[in-house]
Amino acid sequence: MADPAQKSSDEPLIEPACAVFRRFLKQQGLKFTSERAKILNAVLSKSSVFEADQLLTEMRDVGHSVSRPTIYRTLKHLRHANIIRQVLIDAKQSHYQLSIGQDPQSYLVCIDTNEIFAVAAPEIDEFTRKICSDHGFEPVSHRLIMYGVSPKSQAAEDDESSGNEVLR
Amino acid sequence: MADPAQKSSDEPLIEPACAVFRRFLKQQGLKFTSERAKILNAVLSKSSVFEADQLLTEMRDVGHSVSRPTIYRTLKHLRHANIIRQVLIDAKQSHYQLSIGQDPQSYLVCIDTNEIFAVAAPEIDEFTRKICSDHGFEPVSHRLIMYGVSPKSQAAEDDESSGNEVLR
DNA sequence: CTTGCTGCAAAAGTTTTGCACACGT
DNA sequence: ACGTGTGCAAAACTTTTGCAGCAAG
Repeated sequence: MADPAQKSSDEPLIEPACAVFRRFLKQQGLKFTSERAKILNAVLSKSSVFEADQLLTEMRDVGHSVSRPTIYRTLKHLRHANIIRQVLIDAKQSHYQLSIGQDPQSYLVCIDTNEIFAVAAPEIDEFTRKICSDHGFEPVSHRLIMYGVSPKSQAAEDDESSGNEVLR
Repeated sequence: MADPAQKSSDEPLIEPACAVFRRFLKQQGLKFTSERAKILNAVLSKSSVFEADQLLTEMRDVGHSVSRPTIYRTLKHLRHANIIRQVLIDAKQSHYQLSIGQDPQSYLVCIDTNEIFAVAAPEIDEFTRKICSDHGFEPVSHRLIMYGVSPKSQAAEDDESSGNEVLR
């Protein structure tokens, strides 16, 4: 967490991310439009994992009108700019996570409620490096997803088993 | 050719898996049909990760005609019977992996070729248990996906960057 | 002014479902 | 015989794409 000037751990570096994105776009010959700015801001406001459609709904609720295609196109650019990453927790649709501030890359998923919690698991890093080198791989990134029963669901365990599809 | 009491480590326990599936189906009031048997056998022949459509194609090539809906319906039952599990490596479609013989639950994905290698990483187990308990979760299962560059791709690194979409 | 961007509508892709008929128990 | 399974066709769903007008550099 070596930041150039100041380290606010609550506000997730809004200015830098915007600068990173603008630099990336310019370098690719792409344009920084108001839609892209609004989507980036919406993304920066997410503290945990989010879905494309969720983003669209929330932006429209706030009065920002963006089309679904533009959301997807911008998410793709944000991925290539290494500002967000895809998470793949659910087979139904993609999830995304901000990756520019901190990058947990580890997730706890409750198999009852489908809630997703990003958690820190720094020890995993060295293990993945070791495994990669054992197999001759050059490590790039990794993702650890753990499925289990959240404390809340353990408490409500005697209720009807909450008709949710169990994902494993 | 399979005698009741013999353990070959190459053949991945065909009889047991079939028995497990039949027991599961009976217990659920479901039926063991020839299609389900054929799909189970096709699944048991897969040594690594596979896709639903791949399974369909391979079965048809061998002369077994099954419909796509039946494949999906049967895969769902196999999941609930804990014979296979979903892997979620690619946003495009689901991947599945046999989980009844051995369960690696760790994967090396080459970001150039998209090849997927299942690898053993037993040390991860105790870490995930620790992380779960740190957060009050009751651990159920987990999955570790590592992205990197395979030895083969590192060798061919100077070629054109193989127009593949990089998944992260 | 040139080039890329947006929104609409529609396409593409995987996965699911309704229904009539067939099969396992 | 009963109830469940199968295949077909079509729906549902997320994500992508073609195109005409619009906006950023």
